[in-house]
Amino acid sequence: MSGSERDVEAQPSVRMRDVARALGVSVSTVSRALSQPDMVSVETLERVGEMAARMRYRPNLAARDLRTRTTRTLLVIIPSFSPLFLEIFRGAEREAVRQGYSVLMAHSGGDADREHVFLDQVLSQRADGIVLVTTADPARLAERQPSLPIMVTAVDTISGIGAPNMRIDNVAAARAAVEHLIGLGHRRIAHIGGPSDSLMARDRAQGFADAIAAGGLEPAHCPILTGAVTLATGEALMARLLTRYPRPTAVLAANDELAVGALQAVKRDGLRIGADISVIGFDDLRFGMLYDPPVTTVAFDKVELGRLAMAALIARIEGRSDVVDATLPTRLVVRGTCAAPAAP
Amino acid sequence: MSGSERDVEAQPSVRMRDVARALGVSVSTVSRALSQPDMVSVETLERVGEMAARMRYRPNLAARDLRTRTTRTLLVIIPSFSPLFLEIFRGAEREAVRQGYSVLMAHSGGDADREHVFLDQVLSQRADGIVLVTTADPARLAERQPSLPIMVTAVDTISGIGAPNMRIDNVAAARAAVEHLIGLGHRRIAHIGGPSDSLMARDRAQGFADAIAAGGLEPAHCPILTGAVTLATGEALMARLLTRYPRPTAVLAANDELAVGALQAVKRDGLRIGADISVIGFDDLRFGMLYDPPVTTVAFDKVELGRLAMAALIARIEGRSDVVDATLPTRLVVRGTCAAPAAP
DNA sequence: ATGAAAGCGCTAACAT
DNA sequence: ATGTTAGCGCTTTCAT
Repeated sequence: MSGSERDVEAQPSVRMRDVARALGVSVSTVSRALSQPDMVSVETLERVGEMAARMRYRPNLAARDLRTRTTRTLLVIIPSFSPLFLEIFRGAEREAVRQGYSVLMAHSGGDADREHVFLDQVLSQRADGIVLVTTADPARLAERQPSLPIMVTAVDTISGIGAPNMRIDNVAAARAAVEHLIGLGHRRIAHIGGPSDSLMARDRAQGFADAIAAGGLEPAHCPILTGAVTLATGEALMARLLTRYPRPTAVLAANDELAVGALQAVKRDGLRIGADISVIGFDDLRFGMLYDPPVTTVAFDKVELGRLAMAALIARIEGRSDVVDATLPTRLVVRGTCAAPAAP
Repeated sequence: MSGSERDVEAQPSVRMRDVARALGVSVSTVSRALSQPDMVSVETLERVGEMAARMRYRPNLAARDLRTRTTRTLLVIIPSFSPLFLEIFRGAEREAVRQGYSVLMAHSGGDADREHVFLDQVLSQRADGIVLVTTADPARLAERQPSLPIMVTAVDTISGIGAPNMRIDNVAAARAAVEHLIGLGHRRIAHIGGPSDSLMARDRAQGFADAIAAGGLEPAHCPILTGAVTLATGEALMARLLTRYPRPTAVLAANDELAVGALQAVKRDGLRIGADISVIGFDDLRFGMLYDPPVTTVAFDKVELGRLAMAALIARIEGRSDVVDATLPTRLVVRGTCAAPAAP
């Protein structure tokens, strides 16, 4: 009880052997009764079940996993607790449970090292596969090439590793959002983007730039600012935009969190949302919907994205038909933060 | 490749034995080099390290776990993805990583069965211990008594199982919040509470009732309504309160989500927040702070709560001094949703 | 400092 | 339908 070493109050831990002895049968009989019920007589089945319950027997999964080389446990790695990723997780989890797998979530915090620690958990047979929602470092992942776990990626794709990917078309979605603003009459539209090491952020910025070019807007009036995906960043970057002359009349934010931050800056400056500055966000997060006014945003079925990713993972694990990539549709949800620009 | 059975493209999977052979040493030497570096010669240490890396050797953790009866992995079970629980998880995770453990999150969805599935993961040696953040069914948990995993509870306590508990004093915190309202001059104060099968919700309701009694307010004018902890519930219950005569002038909500829902109902009815209806929430969630006006709320250090729980868990696992319960302080954060009631 | 051998608790041939 | 046996890949005595 003194040292700092492992010294748990040794639970005697009932083993299969103990149950077998108590019943006067062999371990294999118990094993079969427990996992292949139709291979034993009804009577033994019943006796074993009863005794196992009475003795509070719990299988040692480490032993079973070692023997069967399978865990029926899957990992979902998310980079942060953003509602976007949590919704995706929810979909993935539901599908896995439906198919009889356990799911555990790991949180990389965007740290490549920690991400790899979790990948190793699969290679080390603690789990059967991984749904990787966005990666901290695609290049490093591709380098690991020969020793990658069974994996499906969601949101960001990783080229060259042959992992199925479930995504939305961020470029097209961003373009459509900007086109909506142009349609309203905006000519000076800025982009508040996520960090440039994020593929998703880069794609959204790309779509923004495409639409600006296609619409023939003056690029000098349509700046792209980037930063971390936080409220504070959205607010700071918008504050910077508001000092420009001529001021942009609309902003596409790379997600709803940045959008809300931006809107806070607009409010703080005493400008009118819509009339003075229009804002569009991304991902349709609930707190954007609750904002006053509710944020216009690019929406898609996040739960379904997770579900598809998990279904693809399980299909791979079970050796079923290789599922190919999927791209889910997006749609612009028009709410209260956009209007035609006031006459210049 | 056809059937639906397990049939993964058999990764040859390098074993320790393979590394040993390649080096012409015994498995024990490799094992020692990898986990007890000071028991082998510097030269062997180096050669083994190199070869293991070159062969991309990954230890089979199922085998190691089986042998050592430990996993260095801990589970945190949360009932939902509410920011409250996610913050607690964040604190727990940080502490575990700091102490060299892996953490995985499991999500019970408030379902007692799923909760027990995860508890069994520990009994089945897939993890070393559990931080249980709130439980779906304390009674059932207590019944499992002799076969419970090493566990620490956060938020809700479970009596009679001897698990350390990290919490806040919900009764006192709720009472203090109501006293604040009474201090502002309110005499008709309602409570929008969480489900009565939640201990946390019951405690908050209790604190509410205590304060009403202590303040000598007319109980008939201070109703307690309860429901699920969702925005929609908050809105619906507030709508109901607004039809009462005489109308309450203030509401204590059991958390910020209910509070925001309630505020939405107030807005929709064209009443003034503060002047007509004051609202206090609980938990200091970010989206309450962002609301317009920002929600007055009961705050506490959620991350620290998680950290403490995890520290206590690890201490138990490592057989160190039994950590006792802890109660963290709360404080009322006064923001924009409270004012003195308009003259009646 | 290293090797040989035993065994963690389970499942899966192989017998009977 | 049940029992016997042989490992899964690792760590850890016990020898040397």
